[in-house]
Amino acid sequence: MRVRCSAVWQSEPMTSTTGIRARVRAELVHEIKQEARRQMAEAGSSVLSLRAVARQLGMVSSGIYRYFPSRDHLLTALIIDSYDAIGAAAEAADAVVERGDFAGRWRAACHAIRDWALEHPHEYALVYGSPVPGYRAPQDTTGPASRVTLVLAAVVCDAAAEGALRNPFVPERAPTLSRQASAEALRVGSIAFPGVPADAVVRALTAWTQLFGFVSFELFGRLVGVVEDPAAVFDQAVTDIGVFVGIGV
Amino acid sequence: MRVRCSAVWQSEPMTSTTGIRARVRAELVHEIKQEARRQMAEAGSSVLSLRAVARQLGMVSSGIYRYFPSRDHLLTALIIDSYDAIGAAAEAADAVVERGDFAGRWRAACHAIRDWALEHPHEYALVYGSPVPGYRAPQDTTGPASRVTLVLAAVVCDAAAEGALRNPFVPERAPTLSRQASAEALRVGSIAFPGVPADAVVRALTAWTQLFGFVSFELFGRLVGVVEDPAAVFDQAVTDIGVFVGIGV
DNA sequence: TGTACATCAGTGAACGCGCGTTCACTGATGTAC
DNA sequence: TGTACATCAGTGAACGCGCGTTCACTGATGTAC
Repeated sequence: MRVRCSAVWQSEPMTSTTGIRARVRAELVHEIKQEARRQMAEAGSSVLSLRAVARQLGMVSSGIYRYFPSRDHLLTALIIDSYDAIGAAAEAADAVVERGDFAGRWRAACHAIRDWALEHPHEYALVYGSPVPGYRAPQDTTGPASRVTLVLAAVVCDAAAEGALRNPFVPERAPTLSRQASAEALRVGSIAFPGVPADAVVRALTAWTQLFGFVSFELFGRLVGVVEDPAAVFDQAVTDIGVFVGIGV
Repeated sequence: MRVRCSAVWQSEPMTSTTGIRARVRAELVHEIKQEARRQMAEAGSSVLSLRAVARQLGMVSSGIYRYFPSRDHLLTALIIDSYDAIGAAAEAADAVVERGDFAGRWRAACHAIRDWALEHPHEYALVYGSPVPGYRAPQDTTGPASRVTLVLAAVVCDAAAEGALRNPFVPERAPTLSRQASAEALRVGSIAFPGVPADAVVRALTAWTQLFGFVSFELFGRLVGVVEDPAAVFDQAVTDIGVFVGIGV
């Protein structure tokens, strides 16, 4: 389907990218992934079974190996797709908000992430849950993995560039940056947050962990018995944390 | 060992709690759990195998059933132990700080949680990672599960009781509570945060998700390639979020 | 104090299952001349 | 346009593995009289 994921299965067998065969092939790759996703949604993300996928597709288990050289390659493809999907969701949500409305963009991106996660809980767990034992994510995943984060970072950077980023705390209670945190913030900032003050970089990283922390807690059932209306708390948390980062209400 | 966990394996066979046999039995229960933990640390938390544990203990696999009626019961015991351990770590860290030093207590508890998690990554993953497929946590776990959270909540409550909890934001940027968030905060607050204003309840819940979100990100490898010095960022985040909650610097 | 009996820990074999992966193969589909 | 050949998709059987759980059993350890 997508360019990135085709690279995964294309590398092994030498196929031309055009022609009927290639099209049928791409379709089957798609179907295999689709079925794998469907089964993850039923049984949980860590119990992906090639045999079960093949069975459901009316195929013999060894047939899968025409399309994915191993179980790990299929897993990788699913992971990349998930990263791309959640990244695309965040990008799309951010894109429709007026550029200068930083609080609006922040809220839109955060809600898009949570919405996607709620709609695809097992794909979310696949990429943001505990690591699958014995699986080592290859390099191909890092690009797609960063898409969603870049959307959030861009909002902060854009706000800083327009001078709209402000320290949210009353001055007498504003914490000072530790030396180590300052050094780390400068390093991270120079890569991912150009033009953003060090203290805001740390707060942005903090917000980032809060956002996914909340979504993970909600999806993994840690709010059960505590929060009855996660949507309401999430919405408020997004607002509060937006102010915390320095993006105005 | 502990009272709670003994309830798990005691319920099935009718054993007296005293006597040599009972003591040997308790020791073996301990050894089985110890070995299970050791194997989780090697292979990952979701691949707990009764056979492997028995093998390592020089026991035949069916022998385990004298001590745990099923794999799920062993899992439950490990989960309860983990909850108790992380809860105890937070309690101990909080206990040595002067009662009125709310920021200090907050920081101590947060650091204790992260430290414990770094020392026991697979036990942390067992309870705060993605849910184990096919496993349903029984009621016995909810008590131990809440210990660590109660420590954090107590700091906020104590600060509120002494009038030391303040809105951290400059007034013109302080967000207003949505109606739904307010309702939910009142509900949660009446149970877990008596005497804490609704807006602070939401911020406390937000801080809670941030804390575990950071630790999970760090442990699950999501900071790799982004943050090089997690300890520094965590320490600063704890301070910043403490102020965010309303516990002064 | 001694004996009879019940309870216990641990054994060893077996059941039934599913898994990832390999291999030689058979037709069908494309490609080059 | 037709033929020969290479490439492909998918098959079916097999390998070797590990798993949770059951079951009848054998000694050893406690307990009651």
